[in-house]
Amino acid sequence: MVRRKPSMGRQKIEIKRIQNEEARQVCFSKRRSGLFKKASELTILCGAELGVVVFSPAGKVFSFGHPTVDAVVDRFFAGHPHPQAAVAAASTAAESRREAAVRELNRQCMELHDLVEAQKKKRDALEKATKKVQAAEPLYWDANVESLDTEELQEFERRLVELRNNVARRADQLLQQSFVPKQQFPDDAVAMQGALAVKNEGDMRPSPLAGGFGYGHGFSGSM
Amino acid sequence: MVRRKPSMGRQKIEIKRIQNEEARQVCFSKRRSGLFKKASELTILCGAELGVVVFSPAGKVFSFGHPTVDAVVDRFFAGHPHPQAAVAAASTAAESRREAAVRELNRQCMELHDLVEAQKKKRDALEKATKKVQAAEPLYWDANVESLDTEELQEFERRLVELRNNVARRADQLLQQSFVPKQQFPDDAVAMQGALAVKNEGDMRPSPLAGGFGYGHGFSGSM
DNA sequence: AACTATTTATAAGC
DNA sequence: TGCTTATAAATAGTT
Repeated sequence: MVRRKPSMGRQKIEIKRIQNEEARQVCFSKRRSGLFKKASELTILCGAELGVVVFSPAGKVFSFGHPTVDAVVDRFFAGHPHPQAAVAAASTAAESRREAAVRELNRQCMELHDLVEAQKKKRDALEKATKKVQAAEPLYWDANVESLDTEELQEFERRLVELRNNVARRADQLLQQSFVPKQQFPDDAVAMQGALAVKNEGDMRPSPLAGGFGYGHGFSGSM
Repeated sequence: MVRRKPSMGRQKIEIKRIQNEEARQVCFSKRRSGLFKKASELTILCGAELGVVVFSPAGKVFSFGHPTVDAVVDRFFAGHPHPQAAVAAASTAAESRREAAVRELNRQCMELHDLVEAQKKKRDALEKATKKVQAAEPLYWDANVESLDTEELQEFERRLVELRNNVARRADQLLQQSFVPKQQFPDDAVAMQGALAVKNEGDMRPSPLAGGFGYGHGFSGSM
């Protein structure tokens, strides 16, 4: 009897917003859990300090931090020198941070844009190359010679000569066996040798981190 | 013959501080990258907002946020009274406008990121196709001349001559033009870790971190 | 950094 | 949410 697979297993998914709300919520729950586990392992394995704050699509907060979210965040902002932060009120500091964030976001956008352009260029080149090669293969005889540049033509010619030699050898072979009715062929082959003489000459900011934590860890709160 | 395994593959490890410093650094690098990717996917898949700040064992800061680390942190502290710098929630019209602007910027970044991914995908496909065709090409030139009979060889030769003529013509063409159109394409830019990954590498700062004792790892939150 | 063999994380389905 | 299974992804160890 054929037992059906009890599960189709994990399927590949595209990274884009999950439309089904329930599925989205389930995914969020699983992945948040996985993310926190990874974060935890990173702190333990490498002695890194980190803080993670997540807002679920429903607006609930979850956080994980080592040693503490507060500590990490403080340290983070301490490294973002704000002109007036030292003496200014907290609201001004927050505003300043936001402005810095916007600038950073802008910079990233531009960087991404450049990346897109660069890739587009490379992709086009690749596309062109692919087309050329693909066109050459199937139309072996109608070879797209017109599209070849000097260098490519040279290579093409080199191979052509090689091929011609093979043909000539084969022709000799057949001639010597002399069981071929079409006797005129060999002459053509010989004549070709001259014809093939193609004229073509040339050929975060670094900071010292006190290492070693002696800590115990536990998860608190509901999961 | 049994070819030896070129790798013993991934091994199971215990989650505890890695003693070897270099190995620890390598692990940190890989896992930070993985963590940010997971974080990015969580925001995209589930529309969650999140912020991650990590200090490497060497003291460098890395962060990832959607829409922004600042925004997430501000939102976090808005719900958690912060001792040092209680973020004054100046919910003014101006601020709301600014938030909208950040959202828009962020949206654009995500869009660009998708574009980059899509192009990368297409490029990979092209590269693969090119490789395949190029691998097949040799057969073209190693044409099985030996197996041709007289008649086939004759036809083959006729075409060969034709092709030679084309090559010669093209060669003349190129010679007359006598210029070399060489074009170079930009190298690939560094692959992105996350759409909004912010990397900070600046000055350093003394960190009189008190000896580590009982740090608390904690997950918090409620659904 | 690249590569492979494995371990992990997770999409589906209940 | 928790469990199960098959499969996609992450990554430890090496070169």
